[in-house]
Amino acid sequence: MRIFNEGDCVIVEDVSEFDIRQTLECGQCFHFEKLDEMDYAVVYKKHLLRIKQNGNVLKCENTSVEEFENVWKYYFDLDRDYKCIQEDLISADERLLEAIKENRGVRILNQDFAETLMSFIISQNKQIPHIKAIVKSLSEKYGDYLGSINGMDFYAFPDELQIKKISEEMYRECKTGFRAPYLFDAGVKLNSEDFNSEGLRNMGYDLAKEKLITIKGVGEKVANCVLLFALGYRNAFPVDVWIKRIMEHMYFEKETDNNEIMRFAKERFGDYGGYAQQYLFYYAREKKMK
DNA sequence: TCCCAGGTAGATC
DNA sequence: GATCTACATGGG
Repeated sequence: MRIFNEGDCVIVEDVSEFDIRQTLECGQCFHFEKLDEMDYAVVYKKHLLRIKQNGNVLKCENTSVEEFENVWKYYFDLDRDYKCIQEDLISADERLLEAIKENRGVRILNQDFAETLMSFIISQNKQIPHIKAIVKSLSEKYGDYLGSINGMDFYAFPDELQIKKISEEMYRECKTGFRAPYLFDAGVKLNSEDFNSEGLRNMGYDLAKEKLITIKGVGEKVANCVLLFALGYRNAFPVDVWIKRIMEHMYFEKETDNNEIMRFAKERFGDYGGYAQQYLFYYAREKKMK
């Protein structure tokens, strides 16, 4: 991978196993806009990026070589060897071959903890476009202005201090419905020493999950998404309706309890559970499995 | 009008 | 501890 300036742009050459469309549209994140084919605006913390991809070359605007090295390379998980992960997964179970082949450009993003927690609390009983709309609305109302791309304004998701000022009623005004008290509880906890992301990253999967589940509106599924997408636990295996469908189809051929699916995934995929989950989730959704 | 959506809390057995 | 249902909102 080579990163350098070209006029106002930052060019990244020789990226492999990375597809910006697959990575953003696979359902792991909600804070981006599609501008054109393989052309996106992405928000991470207080950073805003325009990124276009052509083959294994990325053309980035609104950034610098330094910022790309320090922020975006990490966010997009570009330092990890996905070829190796994919080979290991396929040798663990060759039935993953098709799902991986079609979605080999999916990388698991390293997202912001507060935003990921809030986003997945919102996600319950909602479709992805609705989740995106609510994240956008919260950001516009309570987050920092970051700039404009193609005439569209972008805002950061509110940080912990901004979240502290949001009341339950204010969440309700953003159409969060019955999730408003959940978001408020999450906001209070995000501002306590107990829930700093470094601590959660380092205490181990089981303890971190236990802590997350004490937040109202956070159950097994939401906790696993936060562990996987924001806290670096790549063994986490969130089981939602799509994963349930495809796992039942591929491995059980009958109605199966979520706990049993999780046990199976842990045994079969181990530390690579999160990657397997993401390939399977996107695969199931693209195939519109019912 | 009815049904469902990257689920979870609370009630009931 | 396993199962059932209400929950706000928006789109098909």
